[in-house]
Amino acid sequence: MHVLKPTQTETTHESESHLTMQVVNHIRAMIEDGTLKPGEKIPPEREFAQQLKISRASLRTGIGYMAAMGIMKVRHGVGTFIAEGPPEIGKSSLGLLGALHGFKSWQMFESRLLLEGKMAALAAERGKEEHFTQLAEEVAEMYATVDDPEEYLIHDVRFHRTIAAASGNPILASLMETITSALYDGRRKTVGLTRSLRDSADVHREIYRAIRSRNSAEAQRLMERHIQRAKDAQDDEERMAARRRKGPKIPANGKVAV
Amino acid sequence: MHVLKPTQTETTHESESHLTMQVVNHIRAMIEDGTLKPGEKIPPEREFAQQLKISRASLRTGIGYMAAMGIMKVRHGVGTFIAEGPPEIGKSSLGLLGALHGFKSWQMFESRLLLEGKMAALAAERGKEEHFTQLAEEVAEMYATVDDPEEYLIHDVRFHRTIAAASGNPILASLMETITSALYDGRRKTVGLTRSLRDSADVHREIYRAIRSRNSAEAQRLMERHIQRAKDAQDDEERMAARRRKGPKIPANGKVAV
DNA sequence: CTTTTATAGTGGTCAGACCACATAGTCTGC
DNA sequence: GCAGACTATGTGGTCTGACCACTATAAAAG
Repeated sequence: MHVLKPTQTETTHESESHLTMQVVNHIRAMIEDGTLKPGEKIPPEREFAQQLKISRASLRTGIGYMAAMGIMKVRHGVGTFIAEGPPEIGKSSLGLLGALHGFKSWQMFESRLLLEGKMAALAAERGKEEHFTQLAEEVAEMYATVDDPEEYLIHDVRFHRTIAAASGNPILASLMETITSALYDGRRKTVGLTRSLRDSADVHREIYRAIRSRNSAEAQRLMERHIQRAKDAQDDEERMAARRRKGPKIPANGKVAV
Repeated sequence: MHVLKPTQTETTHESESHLTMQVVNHIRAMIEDGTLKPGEKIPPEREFAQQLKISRASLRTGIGYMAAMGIMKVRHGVGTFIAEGPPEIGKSSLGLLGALHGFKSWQMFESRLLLEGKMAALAAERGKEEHFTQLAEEVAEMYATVDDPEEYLIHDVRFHRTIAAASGNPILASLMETITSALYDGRRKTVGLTRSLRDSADVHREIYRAIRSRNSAEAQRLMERHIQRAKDAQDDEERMAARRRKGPKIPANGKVAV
């Protein structure tokens, strides 16, 4: 007997109780009709709960749901706000999923390579003056901070974000943001090697020039090479770190039997 | 004390109160050390809360957080489980973000084009016998159900998922899953046009053959063309729908002044 | 004018009760 | 005996109302 009946494509709609969704939809509606805009504060929980005619606890469930997805930001003692800035699909989402499905470092780089490469190409095709200006500025800042890894990193990140913005596809930008934020979790700032910062700045400058001259193929090529090198650098670092811990080492995330 | 110190790159770590994170980390640890595996059930809330020595409410906050990210699935009256199956970054995450940043349909297709194209190529390079078998099976099922759009869709989705699995990069697979699930929200099954199902099956068969023969370039080309056509089909449908609603129509998601 | 100290506003946590849903076992009527 | 209705139990969902903790600002002290 063919039980199942796999009719619905497991739309995974289930869960997420009624009230939670009510809150989500309500806020979503407020955003869509302009009542609420990014960066703005929503009413205090006690008050908002009364408006929606639900308990504060249920309201908080809904808020927590949206906060988990990065749609809202909650600040203890201050208030709850609609998120702004580069959309990030879900902070540690990937990190957690990684624990579940055994994501590997090389897979993250492969994904970044694909996404950022394409975005660099798109930026070359669609970028506007303002984006070019911003990129040039960040490159300048990078050269100016080659001796301060901490500061350098900030501009590095901003450079990549600007390209993402210039690509004209916020979805790709979100996906990238999700992946890169997950990378930080693993090993914060691998930038330590001050030696290479100068080279790094050079590479970014080249990428900028390719985009600026609307040479999309070249922009993509350079970006891919850049990320590939970043991967190699990290691999080296890990290999060295592993060596320091003498003897046969268990792979950081391996599945060596139980 | 010199306050500020913009040291950290706005790691956006803030929020997510202490206890919530405690729950998340605890469960994460249980997953990583194998105490908990995908598909398994976690202890009842009342009991689990006692173990962690926190209130049930706080535990629920943590669970809600992970449920929002798709890490866990809560089933009323049954229990809470670790998610299994194709990892999805965050169900409606994209949909919500879309409302915030004005995602457009063409951007989703552009993203899919990139991701699925690449995965098709990777599948051709890395796919294993089992994947090929699965793909062949789904293609056969598609031909067998050209008269049943509902059923056809199921195999269509499975075909694409299998390619994602064969690509050997679960991260890319997750990203794709996230986007496609968001697409459904907009307009469920655009497959209505039974006419084209036969053609569609042909295309999938071609893609399968390219992958099977490990011709990655061809696989990517065909996949990209396939998705491009899907986009065109949807555009047509929308254009027609718009025409039915006579006269000048406001863009579905436009930002026509307030 | 600066520093310290209240105070009010807001989110975070708690406790315990009760509601709603899903499942499995039991009872009933045939 | 057996299908169907019923009941018991386990589990998540929601509510209430109190109290704790963090922030920012205003008032008071120096």
